[in-house]
Amino acid sequence: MRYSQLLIPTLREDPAEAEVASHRLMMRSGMIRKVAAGIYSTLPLGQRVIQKTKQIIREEMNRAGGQEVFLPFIQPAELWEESGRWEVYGKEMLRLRDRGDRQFCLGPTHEEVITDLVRSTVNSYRQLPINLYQIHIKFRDEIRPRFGMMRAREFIMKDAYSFDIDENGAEESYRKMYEAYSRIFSRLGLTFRAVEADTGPIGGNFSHEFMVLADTGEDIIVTCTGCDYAANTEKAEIAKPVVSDADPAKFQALKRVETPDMRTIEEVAGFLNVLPEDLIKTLVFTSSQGPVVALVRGDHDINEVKLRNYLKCDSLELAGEEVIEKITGAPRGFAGPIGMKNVRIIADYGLQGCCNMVTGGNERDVHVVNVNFGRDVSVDEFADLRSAQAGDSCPRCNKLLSTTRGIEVGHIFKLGTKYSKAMNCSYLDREGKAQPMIMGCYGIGVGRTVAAAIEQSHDENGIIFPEPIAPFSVIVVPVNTNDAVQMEIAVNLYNGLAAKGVDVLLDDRDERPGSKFKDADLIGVPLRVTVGKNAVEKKYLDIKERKGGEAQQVAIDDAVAVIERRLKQPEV
RNA sequence: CGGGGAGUAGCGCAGCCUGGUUAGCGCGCAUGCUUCGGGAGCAUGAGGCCGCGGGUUCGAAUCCCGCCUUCCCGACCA
Repeated sequence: MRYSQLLIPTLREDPAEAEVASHRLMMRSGMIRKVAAGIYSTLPLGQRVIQKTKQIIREEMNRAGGQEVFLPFIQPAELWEESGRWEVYGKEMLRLRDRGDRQFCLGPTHEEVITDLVRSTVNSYRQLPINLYQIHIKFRDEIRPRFGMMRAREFIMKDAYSFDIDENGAEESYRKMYEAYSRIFSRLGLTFRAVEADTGPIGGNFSHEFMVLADTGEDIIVTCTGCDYAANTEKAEIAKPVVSDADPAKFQALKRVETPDMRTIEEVAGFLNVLPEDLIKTLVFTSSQGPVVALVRGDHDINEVKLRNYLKCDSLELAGEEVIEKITGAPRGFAGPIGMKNVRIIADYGLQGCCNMVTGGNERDVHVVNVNFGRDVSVDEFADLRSAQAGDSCPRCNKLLSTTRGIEVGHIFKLGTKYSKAMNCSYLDREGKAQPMIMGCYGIGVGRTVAAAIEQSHDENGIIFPEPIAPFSVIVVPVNTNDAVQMEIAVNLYNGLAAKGVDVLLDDRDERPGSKFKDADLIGVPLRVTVGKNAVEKKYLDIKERKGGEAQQVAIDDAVAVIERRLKQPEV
C-alpha cells in the first residue's frame, strides 16, 4: 500500500490522556482514537494489527476443532434471568430497553446465549463434544476503564465454549484449548506464561490464565525458581512451613503500652521501635457465615481469595468501623486477638512459632507487647491465608518463589454444569437418559493482546511489532520522492515484494527523510528499506531492522530474496 | 463511590492568581520558493461556543455557584 493514501494520523507529541506505553504509542502511531472513556475507534493501521491477531487466533481455534459462530451483542434479559445472572451481574452490565419496553443488555459475555443455542440444537451424545467460538465485541461498564485498549469498556474478545458428555471429555476439551492458547501466543511472538488461577465464583476444578510478561502488567504472578509451578498471586500456594511451637521459656511478660493514634503496622512498628514482622495484623471480616477474624504477620498481606476459599463462604469483605468496634471494643487500628470471644479466629501459617509479638489491645490507643500463642492467645485454626511473596517456598518443590508482573490476555475455565443445569442444556445418553452437558469457556482479549505486545516490545522511538502482527512487514522509504530514479527503484522493489505476498508499505509521501524514518519507527514496521543516493549511484539498498542493529547493504537485484529470507528468519 | 489533576485551534500548551484593546505560542494544516540519509528554512494564510448553564460586573477565558467530560491513585473486576 502507498503511505500517501492511507489514514495514519501519527502524532509527534504524546497525547495528554495516555499514561502507559501501549496506550501512548497506539494513539501516537494512529492505530486508535478515543471516542469516550474506554471506547475507541480503530483506524486502518490498528485494524491491520487487530486483523492479523484475530486471524492467528482463528487458525488455531479451527485447528483445535473449534467452529466459528457469531452471537448477538444485544441480548434479551430472559436468558440472563434463566441463569440467575440478571440480578447478580450488577452495574458492569449495561442494560437497555427496546421500543416495546423489553429489557436487553449489551453482552458482557456469552454463556447464556451459547447455552441457549446449544440446548436447542444439540440433543444427543452423538453430537458431542462440540466447541463453538466467536470473535467480536463485548461491553462491560467497568468502574474505571484505563490504559487505553488494555482495559476498555468495549473490547474485542475471542470467546469459545466447549460442551462435553462427561468430565473426561471436558478435561480433554480444556487440554486442547490450553494447547491452542500456547500455540496462539507463541505464534503472536509474545513472551508469556500460563499460570494457575482462582476459579472465582464461577467455580469448577481448574482454570489457567495466560499472562504476557511485562513490567507494567497489572497482575502479579508467582513463579518457582526450581520447577515449573506458576500461579496468580490470588491462587499461589505457599509451602506449609515446618516449625515447632515457640519455646515458652523465652516468653516475656505481657505488657500493655500506650500507642496514641498509632493504627497502621508502620506507625506502630516505628513507634515501638520494632520490625513489622514482630507484629500480628488482626483483620476483621464480615462473611456470609458471620464475622471472622484473620491473623497474619505484620509484614505479610492477607489474601482474601484464600480466606474465602478456606471458609467456603459466598461473600467476604473487610468489616466496617461499626462491626470492628462491636467485635473488638475499639476503633479501627487497635484490634488484637487477646480475649476475643464468640468469633472464629484463623491464623496464617506464617505466625506459627512466633513469640513475643505485638498486637492491638482492643482499646483505643493501646497495644500489647510480648504476646504469645498458647499463653495469651488460643487459635484453633492455622491455614495458608496470605499472598505469596518473593522468597517464599514453592508448594511443589520447596524451592524459592519469585514474582513477576504480567498482563492477563487469556483465561480458560472448566465451567462444569453451572449453566447447563440452570438453563437445562442436556443431551440424551446411550440409555436415552437426559444428562447435563459439561461446559468449558475460553477467552482471549484481542485488543489487550495487541496492547500487551506493545507493552512488551517498544523503545523510545515507538513500537517494535513482532512480525506476525506488524501492520506491514516491510516499509520501503525513497529518500526523495522527486528523484525519478529513486522512485523507480522503490516502486520496483515494492511491486516485487508485493508479488511475493509480502505486506509492504511504500512511503511515497513528499516528506523529508527524517520524518519518514521517525514515522516508520513509530508504527513499528519490522524491516525498513531505504532507497537513496546509494541506490542511484552504487546500486545498493540499506535494510534495517526496527529492533536495532546496523543497516545491511544489499544489491538492488538481491533485495527481494534477502528480505524474504529475513522475514522467515528474523534472527539472521 | 472516595481522593487528586485537567478541559483555551487537529495535537501539546501559555494566559486565569491581580477582570479591561483584535485570546496567544509551538507543532500540524494550506499555498509558493529553496531544500532532501533521522521530525528543514523563509514568506503568506486558514483555523476558537476559551467544556456547558447560571450569576456578579459597565465589562468575564479570568471571580462565584451548579453541572458535564476526562485523566491519575484507591476500592472493584470470568
